[in-house]
Amino acid sequence: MIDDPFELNDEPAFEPAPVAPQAPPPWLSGLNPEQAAAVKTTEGPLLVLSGAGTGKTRVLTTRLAHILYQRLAPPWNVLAVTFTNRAAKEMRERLGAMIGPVSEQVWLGTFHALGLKMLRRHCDLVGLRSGFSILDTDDQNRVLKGLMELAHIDTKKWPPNIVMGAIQRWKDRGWTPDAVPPHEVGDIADGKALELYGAYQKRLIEVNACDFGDLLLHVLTIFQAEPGILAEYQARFRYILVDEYQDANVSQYLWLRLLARQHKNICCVGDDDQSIYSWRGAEVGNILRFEHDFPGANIVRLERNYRSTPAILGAASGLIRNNATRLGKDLRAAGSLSQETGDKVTIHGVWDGEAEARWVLDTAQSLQRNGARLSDMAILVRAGFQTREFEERFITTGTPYRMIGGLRFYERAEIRDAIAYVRLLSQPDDDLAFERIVNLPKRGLGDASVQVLHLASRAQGMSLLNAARTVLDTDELKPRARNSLRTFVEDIDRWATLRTTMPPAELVATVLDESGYLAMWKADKAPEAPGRVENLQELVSALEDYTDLQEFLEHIALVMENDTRAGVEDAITLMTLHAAKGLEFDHVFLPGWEEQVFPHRRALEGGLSALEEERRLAYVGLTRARRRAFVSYAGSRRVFNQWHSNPKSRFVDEIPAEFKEEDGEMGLTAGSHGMSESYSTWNGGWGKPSGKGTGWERRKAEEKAGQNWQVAKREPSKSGFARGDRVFHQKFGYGEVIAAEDDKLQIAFDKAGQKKVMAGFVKPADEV
DNA sequence: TCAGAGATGTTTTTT
DNA sequence: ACATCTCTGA
Repeated sequence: MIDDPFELNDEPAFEPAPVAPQAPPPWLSGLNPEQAAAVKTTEGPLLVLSGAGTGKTRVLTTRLAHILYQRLAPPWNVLAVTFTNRAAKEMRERLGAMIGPVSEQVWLGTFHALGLKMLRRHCDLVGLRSGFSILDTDDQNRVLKGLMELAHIDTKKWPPNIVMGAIQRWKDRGWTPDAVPPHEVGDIADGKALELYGAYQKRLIEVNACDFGDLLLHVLTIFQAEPGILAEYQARFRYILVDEYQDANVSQYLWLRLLARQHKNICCVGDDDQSIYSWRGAEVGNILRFEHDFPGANIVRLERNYRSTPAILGAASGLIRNNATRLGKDLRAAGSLSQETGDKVTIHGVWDGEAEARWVLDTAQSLQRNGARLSDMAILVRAGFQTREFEERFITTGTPYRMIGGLRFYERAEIRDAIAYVRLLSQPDDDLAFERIVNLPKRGLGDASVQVLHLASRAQGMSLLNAARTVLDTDELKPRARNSLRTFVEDIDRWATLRTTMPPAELVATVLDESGYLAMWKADKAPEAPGRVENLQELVSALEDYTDLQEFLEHIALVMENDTRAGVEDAITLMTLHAAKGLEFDHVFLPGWEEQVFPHRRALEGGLSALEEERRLAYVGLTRARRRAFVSYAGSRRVFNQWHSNPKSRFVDEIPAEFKEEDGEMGLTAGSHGMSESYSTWNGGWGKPSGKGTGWERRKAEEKAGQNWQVAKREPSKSGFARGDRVFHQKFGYGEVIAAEDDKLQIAFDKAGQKKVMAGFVKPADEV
């Protein structure tokens, strides 16, 4: 980083503040009194409780500008921390627009990016060498799995990702392996999780890598061990700003507290009602405890909402009022939309997920006919799997859309392979990269050969690549494998030399070509192979923007940008509720408001606090809407090829009646005769797996067997079928009716599993 | 060593 | 339904 003030011996001269002008500074105009207070209270700790749509970002950027304009500190003595890259980028842009290029000098970024910036500077203190890799989830699990196998821990019984989750949570709490309290260890991995954590950390150092949690944890370790370094940062950061404080985990909190200790000018902005990341270690407690943690703190509440209509706000407020643990805060409509109540939240029931997608798109089109643009609309789903039906609908109707989230470009196998090549070039110790590509494309270096290298590597305490060099001088490998390995090592060395002279894009293109990796995919006849070749080409063109390979590697590790066709002019947005935080749209669709989907099944198992977090998520969803919100729920839904019938979400009922209108369809209207009730009791809520179910379906079925099988008693419906009837379907074969509503039947087919079909498609089995 | 078949687990949310 | 992992025989 060339612009890093830390690297400069002489920081630019800094002019002290001029005599304060008489008139209020122009950048404060247009702020309401609370916002102005939040901007002007620069000294001492300050907590800004800012509800949805109350101008939080504006306050943050104005506050930054205020500090800089008033010459309270030079930009390089100001730290601004965000949670997401998007927020960091937005703040950077808005700040740049206000104060110009000097904004570049502010320490502004995500916790992880800033942690990395610090860690890069002092990495030797924790045993890392410069250019260390940052592992993604997949790498992490691989490392851990290897260690578990070494320790003879059953990876079937204890899946590495579960164990990794435990380790991650420890890291989130700021615990290094020697700091984990014994009573926190539990029985994960047969009680060996802590040992694994230690081994994992050791292994990461060996391969010169760290994971996301380490970006902060290592810095904390350094601060602890080196008071001089800590003091340097403490002196540096005269003003600290923190966005989305409710999302900070303990290690982030500790990091902030240490940095703020000297000047104590820390301003945290957050909203306890929008805390939706506790599963990732975020501690709402941080925000609730602020006054205690930072004595003498001021608190400012922003409750004037400039975003939404009173109806939307009424719906959202009514909903969130059902949460017991909150600071309590009521949004008032204050913006241009506050004059009229606005349209009520539409609640709409549909038959299944497909019908839901159809209804949403139809509604979107009619809004469009009334002058709305697609780019003013968003569909916000609870979980990734819900996007599928919408995407299909987008494609069949030719509706332009952009999706945020889902599969990330840099997580695709071919991209990770290509990156592994690059990583190995810039970092010969990266055993993970070595292992990944040593036999890719096939070089006749299979498990047996790699095993030999591992032994040599362990025996001599060196990386796999270096161990390979020594093995080449022995006869441990058969000539065939040895020659192949020699070629590979020589290739790596040659490319590593090119690295210093060749631009990154050209280098990667060369490596992919000469290694035969690209050719491997070109020769592959699998239907997805051409797409992979395309992705690799895209990778090379993405590299054109970089002159420094290391910078590129960091970029893709930290900035997992994930916005398909961001440039599309007028497109509807599809994303998860989590991804939507901080955004706003005129019209918001909120599909899948069914029990088990939203609130999510896992949350329902997780007790009250998990349920409240789901409710906050619903609150976030509703408050994204400026003008209209459309909530929908489906009578049945297919998840993993398995039909489920769930009652509509409790959150629907929690929206006050005066702010919603339910337009039912097919007898699904709430409170009307029967349908939703009968749904809730079908199979106790979850479909019965038929035949050979897989995974949790099977387990779920076993759990449920014999209990909870209250099935609605039904008279034969008007179709003439009733529960228990044997039927025959042209395509699915024989089956048994599980439930019937008018002419819609839920049938467990002997072979084809559980499906819902219209009565017209089946005959009584005895008539066939 | 490897290709293909079969079994298995996955899906909440993200830096 | 999907992708990935594991096993098997050539």
